[in-house]
This record gives sequence, C-alpha cells and structure tokens, in this order.
Amino acid sequence: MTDLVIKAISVLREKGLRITEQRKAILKVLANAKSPMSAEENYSKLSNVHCDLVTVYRSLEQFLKAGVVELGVRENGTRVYCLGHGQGHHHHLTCRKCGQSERVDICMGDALEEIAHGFGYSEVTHVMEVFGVCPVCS
Amino acid sequence: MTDLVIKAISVLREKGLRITEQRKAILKVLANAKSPMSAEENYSKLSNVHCDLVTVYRSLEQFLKAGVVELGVRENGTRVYCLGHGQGHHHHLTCRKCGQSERVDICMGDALEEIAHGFGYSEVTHVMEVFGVCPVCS
DNA sequence: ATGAGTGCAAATAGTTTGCAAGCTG
DNA sequence: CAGCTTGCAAACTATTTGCACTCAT
Repeated sequence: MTDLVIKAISVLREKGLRITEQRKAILKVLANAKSPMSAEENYSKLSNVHCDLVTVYRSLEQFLKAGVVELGVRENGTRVYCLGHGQGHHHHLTCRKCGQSERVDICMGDALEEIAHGFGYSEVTHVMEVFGVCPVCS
Repeated sequence: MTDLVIKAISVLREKGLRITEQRKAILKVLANAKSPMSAEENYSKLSNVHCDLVTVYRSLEQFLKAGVVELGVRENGTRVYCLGHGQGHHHHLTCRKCGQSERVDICMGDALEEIAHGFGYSEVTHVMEVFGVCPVCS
C-alpha cells in the first residue's frame, strides 16, 4: 500500500468517512494509475474485491468532496479522477487514440480566481483537459 | 440575422456543408445566447422551426468540425457549444447555480501547445471551464 | 447499536445509430 | 438527380436514485 493511499485514508478518516475494503481497493487502483481514470475504468480493475460499480461512483464522489482526488473531464464528457499525486492541482495531456497521458504542470488557476472574484464570483473551481495524438499513435 | 450567423453560414458553405432551415435556426439561437449552451438547450429555443433534437446534435457536430463553434464541457460532463464570438478562442466562467456566465479571455493555449509538442503530441486541443457562484446567487 | 456504506434493480440524462424519406446545390 | 440532411424510433453510455441489508466505528 503506497504512501499516497495511506495519506488519502487518513484524510478520509479525519473527515469522518469510513474506511471499507471497497474504498481501500478503489484508492489502490487510483494510486497505480498513471492517468486519470473514469469510474468504469476503476471498477474494471477491481478484480479481487466484491464491489459494485455504483459503489465506485459513490466513493469517488465522497473522495472528491473530501479533497483527496481531483476531477477532470474527457472530450466526450466522461468524468475522470486521479489522486492528488501528493502535489495538489495539476492537469493532463491525453492521447485521443490510446488514452496514454502525460502530466502537465502549468495552470492559471490563480489568474482565473482573480478574474472570477473580479466578477464577484465565489467558490471558484476549474476543469481543464488537453488532448492530442501521441507520438506512438501518429 | 446577425453578422455572426452570416459569417458562420459562409464558412459552412465553403466547407461544402448544406444550409438548411434547421441549421440556420440553430445558428441563430447560438448567436443570441450569451453563454455556451448544450444541444438540449439550443433545441428548446427552436420554437418556430420543425427540427428534431437529433438534428441539433448532428448539426453542432458538423459546425464543430467546420470550426464555426467552440466546444466546452460543464462540470457534470454535458458538452456545450458557442459561436466563436468573432474573436476566436475563449473560455467562460459559469455560475453553478443559475447558469449565468461571463467571458474569460485568458488562455494558455499557446503554452499548452508547446508543451504538448515537447511530448511529441500533435493535433492538440483543450477544454477549460471555470465554475463558481455568481454574486446574485451567493 | 447506529448510521454510514453497500448491492441490486431500475430510472434518468445525454448522446449516438439505422433507415427510409426529403431537400439542397 | 445525387447524396447530404432530416425525422423517428431505438439503442447506448455514463451516472443517479430507492430501498433493504450490512458493517465500521
């Protein structure tokens, strides 16, 4: 069990969420993934544990509220999740054909927040995903 | 019929697409919208024209391929579209409660493109949406 | 023991596809 | 008139909800 999972679990405990076999398994799958993954994709790697797809959806939502995972969106609208990688907010560059992805560290979150506050908006979040065709696929 | 619609039509013609009553109506609705809108939302404003929701989906996809509309994604995954506003690429800050939105002109598309090329990726695009709660709703 | 979490079934939202008929260029 | 476009019905994918049962704390 990686550090990432252990850390995530302690955060969940702090927030009063319960730690079940299913949730541990879901977190482990997230920790092993190099790219953000959808609920379905996470579910499909949950071989050893008895866990329903619905549970994956519900758990990921709880993890998101607790701040232990980050949300992204694919070009087709599918929501994807990843552990914070221990370094908080970041984005991904994803291959449209094979799904391979690279971490992208630039982000204009601060500038966006400033602009949003200028318009009087609060609770500002953003979603950004970059797509392309990777060298292998092109 | 606004300049935006006329311009869009001429672009569509150039690309060999046909101009039908339905497509004109869809474009007009887009031109009148201040915020990016989903296919369903566009459809619901198509009162005077006999046009199926499926046609809206298909037309928007064609418009996207032709480059006359821009694609965005809501937090829940719904795809939204808007006319280029005559000034090309831009983003939106959308209220999570009422849907009201503001135009955001900052964008790090160039930087992203550069990074993506660094990884060997081609055909790079990105999607970014900013969400918050507007002054009226908060 | 108490209520958060789970599984199963069913509902829902958003989007896509097949096919015959209609209209644009 | 060729074939792009449309409408209608139906399939599909991603996600959510209701409810009774179970398990973590």
